[in-house]
Amino acid sequence: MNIANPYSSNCPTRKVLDRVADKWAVLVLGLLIEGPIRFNRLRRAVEGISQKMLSQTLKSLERDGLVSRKAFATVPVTVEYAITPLGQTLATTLDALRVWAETHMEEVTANQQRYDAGAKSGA
Amino acid sequence: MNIANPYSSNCPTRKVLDRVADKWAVLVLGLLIEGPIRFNRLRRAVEGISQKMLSQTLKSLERDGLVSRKAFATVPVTVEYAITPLGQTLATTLDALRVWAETHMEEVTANQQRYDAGAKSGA
DNA sequence: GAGCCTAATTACCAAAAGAAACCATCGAGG
DNA sequence: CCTCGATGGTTTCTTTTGGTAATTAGGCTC
Repeated sequence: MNIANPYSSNCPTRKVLDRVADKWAVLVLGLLIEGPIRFNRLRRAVEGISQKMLSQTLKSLERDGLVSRKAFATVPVTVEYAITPLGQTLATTLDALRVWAETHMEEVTANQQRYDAGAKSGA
Repeated sequence: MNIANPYSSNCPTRKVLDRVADKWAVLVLGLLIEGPIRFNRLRRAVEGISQKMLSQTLKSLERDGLVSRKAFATVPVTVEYAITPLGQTLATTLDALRVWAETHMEEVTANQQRYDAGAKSGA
C-alpha cells in the first residue's frame, strides 16, 4: 500500500494532485457543498467561469465520482448537480485551503508588492 | 465586504486560490518543507518538471514570500531555496490534500474506470 | 582551450483556457 | 407566425500557458 512519494510521476497520488490543482474544481466543489444546484445557477455563482469550462469541470468531477449529475425532463431541460459523499470529504479538505487564503492573502499581497517594487529598483 | 466569497472574481482570496491551484507549486513546497535545497537537486527530485517551470514556479513562490532564495558565489554559482514561515503554514495545509489523495486515490481511480466503461457502452 | 557543471533564459511548438457564437427545445408575447 | 428568452451544452477561434530543447555565462578541470 505504501506507494508514498508523489514526486515520482508514475505515482497515482500525483494524478489526483494534478486533478485537484484546478481552481474551477475547487470553487465548484465549494459551492456544491451548500446543496444541489443547477448548471446556469452555478455558472452565475462562480464569477468568471465560461460554459465550456464549467461543463468540462463538472464532467471530470463526475467522472471522479466527486459530484453526481441528474437531468430532469422539464420544459427547458434542467440538470442538477450534487456533491457525493466522496466529494464532501475532498471539499472539506479544500476548505482548509480557502481558510488559509482568507487568513494570509493580505500578507501574500504585501509580499508581492514588496517583491515587485524591489525588482523594479534593483534591476 | 473585504473578505468573504471567493466566488466573485475581484476577491483577493480568489487570486491566492488561483496561485495555489498549481501542481508544481504544491510539489515544490512539499519538498522544501524538508529543508533547504538547491535548484538542480530540486529539479531531479520533482520528476517531470522542466527547468523553465521550476524556475518560474520558484520565482512566483518567492514573489509571494512563500520561499526564499539565496545565491552563493561558489565555483559554479549555487542557489539554495528554503521555505519561509509563511510558506510552512501553506505547506502544512497542502499536506492535508496529499493525505486526502493517498487515502482516496483508489476510489477515484475506480470511479473513473466505471465512468469510462459506462460511457462507452451507454452512449 | 575544450568540456562540464551551475542556474536560468529563450525560442519554438503543443496543449489548455477563455470568449463568443451556435444548437435544440419549448412557452410567452408581439 | 415569428421572435424572444431560458434551459444545458458544444463548437469555433484566439490567447495564454506548459513542455522540450537549445543557449547563456562563468570558472574549474583536464
